[in-house]
Amino acid sequence: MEVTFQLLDVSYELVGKEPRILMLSRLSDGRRATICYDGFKPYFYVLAEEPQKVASEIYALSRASSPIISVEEVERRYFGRPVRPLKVTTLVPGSVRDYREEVKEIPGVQEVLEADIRFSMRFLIDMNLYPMRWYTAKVEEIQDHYGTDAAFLVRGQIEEDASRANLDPLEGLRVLAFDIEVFNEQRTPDPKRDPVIMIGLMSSEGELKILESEDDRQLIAGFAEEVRRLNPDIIVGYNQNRFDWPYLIERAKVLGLELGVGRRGEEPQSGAYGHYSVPGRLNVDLLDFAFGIGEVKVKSLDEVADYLGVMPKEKRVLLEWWQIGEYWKDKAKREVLRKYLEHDVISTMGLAQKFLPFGAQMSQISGLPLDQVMSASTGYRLEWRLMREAFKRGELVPNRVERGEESYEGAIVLEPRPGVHENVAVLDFASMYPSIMVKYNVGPDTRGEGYTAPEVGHSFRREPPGFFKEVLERFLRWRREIRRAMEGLQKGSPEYRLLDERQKAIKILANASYGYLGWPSARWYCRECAEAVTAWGRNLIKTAIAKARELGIEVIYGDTDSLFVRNSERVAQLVAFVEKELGFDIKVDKVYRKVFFTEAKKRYVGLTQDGKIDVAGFEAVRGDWSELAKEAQAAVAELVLKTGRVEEAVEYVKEMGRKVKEGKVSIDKLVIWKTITRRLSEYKAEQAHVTAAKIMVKQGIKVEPGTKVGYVIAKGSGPLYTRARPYFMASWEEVDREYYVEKQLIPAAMRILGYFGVKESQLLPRRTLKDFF
DNA sequence: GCCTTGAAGTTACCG
DNA sequence: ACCGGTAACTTCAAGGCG
Repeated sequence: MEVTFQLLDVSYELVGKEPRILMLSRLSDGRRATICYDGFKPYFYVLAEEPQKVASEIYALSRASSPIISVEEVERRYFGRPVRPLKVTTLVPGSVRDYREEVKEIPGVQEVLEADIRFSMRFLIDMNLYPMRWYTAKVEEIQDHYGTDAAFLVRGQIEEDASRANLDPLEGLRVLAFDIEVFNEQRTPDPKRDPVIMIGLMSSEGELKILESEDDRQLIAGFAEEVRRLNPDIIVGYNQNRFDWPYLIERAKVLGLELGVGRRGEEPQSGAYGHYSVPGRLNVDLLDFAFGIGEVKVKSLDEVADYLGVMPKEKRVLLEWWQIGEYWKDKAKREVLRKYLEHDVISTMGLAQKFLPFGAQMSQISGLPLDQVMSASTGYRLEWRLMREAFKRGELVPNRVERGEESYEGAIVLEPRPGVHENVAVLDFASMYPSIMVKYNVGPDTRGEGYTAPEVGHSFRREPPGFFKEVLERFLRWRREIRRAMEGLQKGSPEYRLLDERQKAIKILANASYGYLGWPSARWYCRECAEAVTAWGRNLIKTAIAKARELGIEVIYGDTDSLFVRNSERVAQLVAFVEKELGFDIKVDKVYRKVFFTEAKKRYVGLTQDGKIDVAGFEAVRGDWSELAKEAQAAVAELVLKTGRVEEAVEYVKEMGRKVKEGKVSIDKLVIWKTITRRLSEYKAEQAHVTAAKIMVKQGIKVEPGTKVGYVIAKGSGPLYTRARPYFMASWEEVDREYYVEKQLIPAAMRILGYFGVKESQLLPRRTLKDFF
């Protein structure tokens, strides 16, 4: 018989000593199935001086527990050069690691390659299978269902079902959002002590449940049961990899329970990089995605959900984490706690609907299963795709090697012309770095006579095209085709949105390729390549600037691949020059009615033609300034650019300062958020946010690298760092109002108003009577 | 010992 | 855990002065 299935995830198990691949799948008839594949064996490569001699020594290592099945000399390429490595095939995937270590020690062995690719991923690569895509295969049904509705054993080829390529991969998959509430006494809860009090669940069908119990043994067991009953394909949460899963697992252990949420009742497994996998399901932590939203600085669920319009703040019940205990103890308040959890779960499901479509496309393109792709960095997503491309070309995958970092020169940033400029066109090179890589055949395998990069002198052969050029050209062609297909579709239609997510995913991988080459941990690391790319980039923008000057076009600013120029009909000539003479795509990205610069690079405020204000670089868009300063600066910028009424802006700032002095501003607007980037003991210099963090730790609140600490500055005489307090432990009475006026509000406002002749003294609020006495 | 000043340390931005 | 370039803040330590 034949089945049509969508691949969701892959794992393997041993049947005797033989590995059996298990593909978690959804069938075209709606059933969930495990598609099994027998006969695929683990292997790795060995590059050696005298292959035959080494081959017999490898055979000699063979152990009965996992025999070396074959050692054969094969033809491959390594960094583009033909090589004849030994392909060593064994039986038990787990033994590859051990054999690698032993083989390394054999004299004459130069390198052991591809011994660090996990067996189940190895299978997907070799079979050219991508998660979330659809396939057909001849199969026969087998007895063991592996926890799914049915299971099949593949008998023959697995073919992609192209007719389903443009179907929404998430349509019909069951998603479950969950969130837990834990009792706490205003400190980080401890699973040995603090019970789980409520668990919220919401299914993609809209079923919403709040479980609660005084006895969390019952609660946790009930939760696992609910998960098994709803039997989701995808489990989503917010920060569950760092909190909910480890807490539930630990708490279950304390209570002598098993957290059986897997497809066959297994516990979640903690894996590499703080990720948890739930056997038989895709566990997706939406917080990983929230990191992609730069506009939201403090990535709490409520902030992100509000920003995305999933759950507006004013409509939701909001509690702070330290209030949970209080709202549980006081039974009159429990209804509020329930509502709060309900809103959290609805928000989580809302976020899933926003993020999963992109994740599914990234999965289809990078080849990583959905749960891994969501938590993987861009560099790894690209690398997994590169590994597949390498396999297709018979290229060996280089090992990851530890390297010291050697820095190199990057892009050019022009000194801006300070002041307000009118009618400014922003020209952007389209995908400048990938275009350079394609044009000059840049890559680790193409070093040689041909194209020579300016300044740095690294050169690359013209022909034949190298690995990166080929991959990038495929990406660019693919994306062009998708964008063409999108033209024929209704904007906003489901198919349009699907293709849009797909083209975005491709673009992200293409644009990551330069950074990837300069990343010391990259398998295909090539500093010279990255260095050559930026050198060509500098050359390109310099040439464009020279041409602009020649055409009499005033250049106001530029950064890397963008040029801000006085708009005129001559701009078209500049565009034509870049396209025809230089051979790069450039376009007018936007035209500002007005744009304002100080002397600082990477900072400007622009007024677009439709009246929108763009702020780049300034305090108003930074997460480490108080809302007070940010709001005031944004207001000042808008006022000055839109109306030019400087006095009004001055009055506004003065009024704001007066309010601060009178304590009439919400204390929330004074909080400064900064990330803890290392262990507290590793800081060399004292700092305000570290002080606040230390106070938190003393209170029993966990602070780890990555934690954002919100603090306010309190009155007092010592250095700033001695006066920082966690924001939730400070009252208005303690706040140093002078600091907020003089070191936050006024500097942020002056950054802009200073260029309009305003003096700092003009912004000081009139002294109140109280100050006077 | 105090004050000035520039370097160092730190964070978060731009493209 | 993709890159380098950049602004801006506070802290820290060196050097000058008395």
